[in-house]
Amino acid sequence: MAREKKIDMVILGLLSHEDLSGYDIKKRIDSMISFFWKGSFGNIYPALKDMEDNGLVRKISKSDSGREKIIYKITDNGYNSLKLWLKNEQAVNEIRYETLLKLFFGGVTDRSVSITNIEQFEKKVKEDLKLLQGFCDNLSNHLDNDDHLYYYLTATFGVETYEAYLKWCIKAKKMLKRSDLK
Amino acid sequence: MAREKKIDMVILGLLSHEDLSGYDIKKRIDSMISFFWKGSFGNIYPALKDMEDNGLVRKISKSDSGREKIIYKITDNGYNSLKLWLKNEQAVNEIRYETLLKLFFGGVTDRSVSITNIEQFEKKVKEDLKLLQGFCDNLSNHLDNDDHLYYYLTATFGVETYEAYLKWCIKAKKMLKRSDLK
DNA sequence: AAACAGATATATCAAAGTGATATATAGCAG
DNA sequence: CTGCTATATATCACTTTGATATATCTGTTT
Repeated sequence: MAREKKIDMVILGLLSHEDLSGYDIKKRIDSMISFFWKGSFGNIYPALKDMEDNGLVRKISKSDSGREKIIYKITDNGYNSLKLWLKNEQAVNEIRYETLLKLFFGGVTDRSVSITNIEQFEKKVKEDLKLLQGFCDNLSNHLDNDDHLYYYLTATFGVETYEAYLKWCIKAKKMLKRSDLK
Repeated sequence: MAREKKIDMVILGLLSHEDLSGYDIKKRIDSMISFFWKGSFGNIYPALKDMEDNGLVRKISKSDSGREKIIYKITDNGYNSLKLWLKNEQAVNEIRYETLLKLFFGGVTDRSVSITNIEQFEKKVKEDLKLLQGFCDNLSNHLDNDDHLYYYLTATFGVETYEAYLKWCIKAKKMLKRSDLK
């Protein structure tokens, strides 16, 4: 995870659409991109400070109410930095599936344990698929808007891979239940 | 990433099959499970030390040659710890796809940039799919062996999701090239 | 109007994982 | 005998995670 601080690009990307506070950024990440990227207060707030020091974002004091709230705006430098990252063709894509890890070592215990783990995975995937399906349905009527198009493309990625997961779950459970492989 | 040290379970899982050194463990991870889980010397070696202190593994001095090499063996405690983790139904499954992140923010530049990024992704997926397909072909003749069965199941997961990725790539590129959505 | 719950908001920290680098030896090819 | 690659362990700075601390604002109940 070391070397390139990706959270910076997430923040700049979100700020390229609208001015936001750290808390707002966390909410956007959770609701829109969490199925393929995560963020936490622990890296968002420090990143905002660093980027302010480096001139990629700037504070716009918005203390309308007495309530503490720091809104950030992207600068031209920040915008250039974002575009540079987008044009760089290298990209790190990785999955980290504990369910597969458990399955890989499934020989250590009974097959029933692996089957239960797959069923648990299947349940979660079905729930998430329903959510993503909902996003797609809503977005598909507004694809003339470019932002909606890009959102839609990432959501369909989720839908298609989750559907593939469910097909695999059925096959995998079937194989584990076959007595001739016991 | 804090809280539950998953690398411990990876190591115990591998040691449940055979005695290994830290270096061996790294090689096994890279060649067999790297498409859904990673490991590095930076966490393998410290984990082995910690687990030795906690009695989950033990050193078996194997200085056959003058060459320094520390081979570890799993203990009964380690075995129990592994089985406990397998039976725990909670599992963290997450993807982290920089390509999707770039696509999500694609509106910031030209569509050609997003298309290039998808093509780059597609190329990598095709290469990896070929490797996984090879594993599956080799393993499918030995499914009577339980260890091969579990290996096969994880490999087919990879094959099926990668195939879904490729289908999505074609669709996504097509949508980005449609002039009426421009 | 007091009490409470829950959402908003920033900040910080220990722990886990990454990727690079340092160091040294073994084996093999030219 | 020189250089290259693989083996082998170790360490470090940096990024991310997940939890916790602290405080305020808002709406609801009593």
